[in-house]
Amino acid sequence: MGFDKITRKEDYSAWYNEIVKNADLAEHSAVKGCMVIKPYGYAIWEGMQQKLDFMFKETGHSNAYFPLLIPKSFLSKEAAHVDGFAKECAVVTHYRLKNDPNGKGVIVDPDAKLEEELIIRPTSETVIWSTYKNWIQSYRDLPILLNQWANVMRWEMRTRLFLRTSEFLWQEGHTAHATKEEALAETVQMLEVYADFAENFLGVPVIKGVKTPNERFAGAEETFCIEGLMQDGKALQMGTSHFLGQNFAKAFDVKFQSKEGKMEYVWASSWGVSTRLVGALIMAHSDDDGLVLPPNIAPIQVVMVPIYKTEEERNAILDYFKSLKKELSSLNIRVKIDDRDTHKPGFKFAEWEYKGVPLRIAVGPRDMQNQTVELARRDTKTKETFNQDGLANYIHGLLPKIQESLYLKAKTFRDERIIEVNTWDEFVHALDHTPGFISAHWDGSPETEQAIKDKTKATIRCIPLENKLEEGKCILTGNKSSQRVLFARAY
RNA sequence: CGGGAUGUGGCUCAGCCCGGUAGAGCACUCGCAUGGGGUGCGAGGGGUCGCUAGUUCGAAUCUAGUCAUCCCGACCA
Repeated sequence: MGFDKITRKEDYSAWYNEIVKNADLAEHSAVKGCMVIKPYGYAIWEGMQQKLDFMFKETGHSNAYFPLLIPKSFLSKEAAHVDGFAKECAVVTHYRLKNDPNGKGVIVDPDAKLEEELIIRPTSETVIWSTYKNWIQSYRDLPILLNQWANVMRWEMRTRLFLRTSEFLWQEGHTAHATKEEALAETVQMLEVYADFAENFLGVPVIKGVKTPNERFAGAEETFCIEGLMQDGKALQMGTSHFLGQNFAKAFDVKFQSKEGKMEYVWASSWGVSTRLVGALIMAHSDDDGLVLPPNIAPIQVVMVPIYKTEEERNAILDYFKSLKKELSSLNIRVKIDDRDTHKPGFKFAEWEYKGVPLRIAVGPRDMQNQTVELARRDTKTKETFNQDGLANYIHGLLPKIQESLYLKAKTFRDERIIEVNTWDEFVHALDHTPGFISAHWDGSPETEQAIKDKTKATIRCIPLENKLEEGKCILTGNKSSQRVLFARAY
């Protein structure tokens, strides 16, 4: 390696880009707006998938798969949905190429034009509800609780690795219910799953809330979200859960016969999180020395680096590492022995540190003599010498402490950046001087929300659930308000 | 689509103003030493200078066009 590090203070967004690139998480692809997720970055996503998939199954969901291509006509069936997505859809118009008669290369065969053009899914509500129509006749067919792991495409103007790419990976849950109450309960349940996942697995504190109509998902009655705060004070939407009402059931004519024999439209929810969470993870914990990964999500939790001169020393240390690895693996700890002979220890230290591995064990001849190891923590950058005896158990206990400590650090930062303001001047001042969530009164009108956005680039991230009611005056218009909402500049 | 900038080995860039046939650092390969925080020394491999046309004896360098990328604005998980 040997690259210059950019600090967060110097240039936050350059710092982020460097981490993504230098920690081998992802890179730009030949196609603008798309990314190649490299093995180490993909391992992080796999860790997220594994945990979430487990949580979805626990709450009664099954996985299924619906196609990438959607007939164009499907999109237009739900009016708000088209409005939201039409501008960013990639469209398939032909199904064949042929050799260019005028020279080299291939051209689109004009004779192979599709009768109905297909769009590449920006989300799957429409295909799924066109399918659910065939699956649902009776209340006995409900509920349907499905999830799919998929890629989607939204043609973005400006992209950033993980945070916003044209193609991204995600999961989308789509459920169908007999009653409004049940669909709403499902929507809230999945929001809770996401919040639990973000806080306890990724170590990122989130605020659960409801979106304003302006920020609502196209086609939803209500959009719930979890919002995280990054170290630069910008908010990041980390997951959404939508109560879709009967909108898609009506658009695709999905009815069921109730116990009472009446025909009723089906109630729906949908919910998703994406590879954007990898970006959130990076921005929430990492420091000027590179990536910092909470143990729960770290692909490698403990890395072992041998220090040696002779072949004998090397073999002896690696033998010890192998036995320690066995012990740690039996405690479900993910371990890597860095036995590369092509790199020096100092290089390896720097590399694994940059890649955010929570714990590093270094052992040299002196340690072997003393039956000790050098144990280094990535999060605090502290080192201690520890006896080989009892080491595995110590690490087993230490990893959760690191997880907790990272969460608390992020939470302390986040809590300090929730700032209550009562006037427009305070609002503007806070945005520029202590960026974060700004808790302020808003008169509830979309026009005011838009005006604030136009003036400051700050948007209403959410109306927190369990928000206390409080009389006040809108910071912009002075009109009456019944509660505070959270504003922030956002990714 | 408007405003600004840039295209030169894998990467970061110098050279361009003042045309003379391409250079540095990092990375890579080999050798020797080194090995408890990004190792040192030596030797080597690798480039149609974004593309096209023009000016010229001669173009990375000048001119025109074209393509692409990046940054700033309007849209967004």
